[in-house]
Amino acid sequence: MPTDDGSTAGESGAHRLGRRPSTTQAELSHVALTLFAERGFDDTTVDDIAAAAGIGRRTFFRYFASKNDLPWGDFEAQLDGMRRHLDGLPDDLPLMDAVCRAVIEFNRVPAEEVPWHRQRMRLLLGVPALLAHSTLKFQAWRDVVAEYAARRLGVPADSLEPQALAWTMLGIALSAYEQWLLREDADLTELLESALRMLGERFST
Amino acid sequence: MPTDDGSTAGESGAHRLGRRPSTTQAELSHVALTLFAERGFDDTTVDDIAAAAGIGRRTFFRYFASKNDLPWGDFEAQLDGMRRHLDGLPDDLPLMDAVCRAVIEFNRVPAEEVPWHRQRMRLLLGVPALLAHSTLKFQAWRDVVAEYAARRLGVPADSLEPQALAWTMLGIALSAYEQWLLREDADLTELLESALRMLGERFST
DNA sequence: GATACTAATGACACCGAGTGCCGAATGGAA
DNA sequence: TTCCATTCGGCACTCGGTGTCATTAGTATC
Repeated sequence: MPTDDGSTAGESGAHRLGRRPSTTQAELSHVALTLFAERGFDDTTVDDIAAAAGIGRRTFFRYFASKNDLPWGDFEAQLDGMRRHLDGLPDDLPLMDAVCRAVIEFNRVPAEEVPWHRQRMRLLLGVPALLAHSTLKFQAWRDVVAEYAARRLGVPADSLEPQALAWTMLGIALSAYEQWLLREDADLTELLESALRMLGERFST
Repeated sequence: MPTDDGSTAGESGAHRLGRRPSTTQAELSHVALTLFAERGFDDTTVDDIAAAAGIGRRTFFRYFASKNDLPWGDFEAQLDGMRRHLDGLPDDLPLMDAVCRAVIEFNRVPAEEVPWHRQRMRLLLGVPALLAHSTLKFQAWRDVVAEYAARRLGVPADSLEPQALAWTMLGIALSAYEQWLLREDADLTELLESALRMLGERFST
């Protein structure tokens, strides 16, 4: 799950009224990630981050709803991308194939961003507080998958089949991520593909 | 996931030395669940709970590591039960069958406890803070499944196959729980069975 | 019964996350 | 320059959680 980061900056001149923001989500996220790498997540306070970014503590909470949201960047934008990707797939592609393909695409990261992504995911899956918080993000991700599956199956999005499918895909993706983090030279896409293949084989008996 | 509750009380005379505890986990859990039902989780403070239970706030945190742990009761004991159940299964039972059976058994609740269990699960899956915290409990649950699968497959417990399997089983179980909570007359065991069946069918193509 | 030992209690002080409130700062537009 | 919109940031507060320590309530021993 590439969590955005770069380039939601305050460019694109749309500024008509009022004082202009003194920083950006991406900037804050970057400052924080650096501090986390140095001192660890738990030993970095929001005050530290705000100070390092040169803003007030109160202002920090206007850019991020919580300290836990810092590593996620603009996850909503990512989800929108995945939604669009799914909707663009042909309807004659089997459901499972479509979903698998979307999962793989969603988790494709440009080579130059791999180290950053690694660090972010190591944080997200390694720090208990962040792992817990991730659940809420994953829920939104699951909803995207479930809604697509529901449409394809012609059933409500909250019914068993799409929900179970979404959960399963999440599980597969996270297993692959865990493997990825274990070895520095591992390739995420390959791991995802092999995990998806495995699931099919194991269940087909 | 029946989360224990009843009967770890201070009975079973094993009391040799020192002042005796003034309450029990189960008692506190019960008091808290009642308050949650009345005012909601977020509007019930730890002070409220401690006061209602007639203990000090500091003492509360000696019975539960956090407010979030309240609905879980003694989950570790449950996990031990599941571990034992798995280890008791014959090795010639196919892996998937064994795991499925364990999941179903683990989530079997006596009829008289169903209403309590419903309330607890509604809380756990419905309150964001609790859902997030649940991740950490689920992780322990997944480890139990993964360790069994790893033993059966003769691979390390942190390798892809057992981990993906464990994630998948968790997903299936939680999907079933969500369905269960949607309809008052639903039967949890039936839902689990049908969800597991569905997964097999969908992936076998 | 007095004493020693053990374990649980609860008061106090403290930290960090998160929020409501409000005046001050900063920009564009009239 | 004035008006208005928007962001900023200080302050005070709530709540969850922790470390410390004296106190209390038990049991065992003499």
